[in-house]
Amino acid sequence: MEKGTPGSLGEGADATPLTPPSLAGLSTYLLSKIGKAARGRLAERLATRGLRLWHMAVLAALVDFGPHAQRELAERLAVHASDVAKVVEDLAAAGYVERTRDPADRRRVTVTVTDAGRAALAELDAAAREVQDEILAPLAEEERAQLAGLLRRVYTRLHQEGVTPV
Amino acid sequence: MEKGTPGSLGEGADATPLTPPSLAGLSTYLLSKIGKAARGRLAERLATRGLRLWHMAVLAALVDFGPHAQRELAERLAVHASDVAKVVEDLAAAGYVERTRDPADRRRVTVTVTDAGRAALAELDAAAREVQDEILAPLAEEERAQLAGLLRRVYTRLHQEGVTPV
DNA sequence: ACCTACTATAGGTGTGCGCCTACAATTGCT
DNA sequence: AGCAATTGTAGGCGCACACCTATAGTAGGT
Repeated sequence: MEKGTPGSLGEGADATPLTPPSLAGLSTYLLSKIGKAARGRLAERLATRGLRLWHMAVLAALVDFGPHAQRELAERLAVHASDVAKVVEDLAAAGYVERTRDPADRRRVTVTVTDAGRAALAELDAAAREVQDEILAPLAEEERAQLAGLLRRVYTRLHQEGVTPV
Repeated sequence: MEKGTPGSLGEGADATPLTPPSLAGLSTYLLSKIGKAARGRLAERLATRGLRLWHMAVLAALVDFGPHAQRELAERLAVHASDVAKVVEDLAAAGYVERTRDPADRRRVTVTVTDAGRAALAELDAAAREVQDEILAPLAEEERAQLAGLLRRVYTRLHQEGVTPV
């Protein structure tokens, strides 16, 4: 069958096929690819708990900033309000958040994280750090910090320009 | 209406809502977010030419490594063969590639990039670099190189482990 | 000649994501 | 009281992506 012919894959027969340098030379491409892998692996872990990325994001917002009206969650996370409602519904069903009508404005529903919710987020965070260790395995501690700093600055700018979290 | 109340968004009323630190502290999260932005912006530009990311990836593979059988493209890019067929069909319709039956094995179709295809890839590459400039705007030249190096190492490892391009 | 394996291709499926509309409850304004 | 705007919620739409099956043509071994 085909093997080391001139037009073939250009690497050892059983080696991993090379990524085209035209792509591999683009940081954009690498970011996209690595980001997708990171996202995918985290999503896998969340899925084992029946959760998706937005669930984690909402829990994080509640833990970090305290109770929100759903409208505020939507704004902070840059998601459609109707989608927030669905996520919150799931979290409430799991016992991770409580919804209470705001007595001052009965249109609003105040969402508050429960102890179970805090515990869940802690677990999700641990899972995320495991994934991070997998992904950043080739980097030394110092390099990871360097990377984190660079990414942080890039993200901050993007976020100011209006990029949706998660 | 509501404004600086203790439970509110936690930043100036008109400022960009803060990302929960629980998320922003995860490089995984930043990678995912930045990667998605990068991918999205590039996809936008490609869309104006009626192309998607895989079209660019296939062109890049052909330009960088020469003609491939479709099976080889599928292997190199880690896509299902049936999906490669569709992408190649599009590229052929656009005049960017030519398909010829391999006379030695008439099951195979050898895909070759045309001059128009090379020109198209050059344009796509330019677009990608524009996007990259947008995304990495906050970084100095030296920092971009630093980032590229780190990403390169992370990607290489991931790729060895079997991660799909694009 | 026959059977098995491989290639390309058509077509369909499922999933996740983001987006939008419609509607009911409630509020504030006048 | 009446009207316009806001909030939460249900439901649906469309897109991109990855995946999988079936089919027809071809190759190679026995």
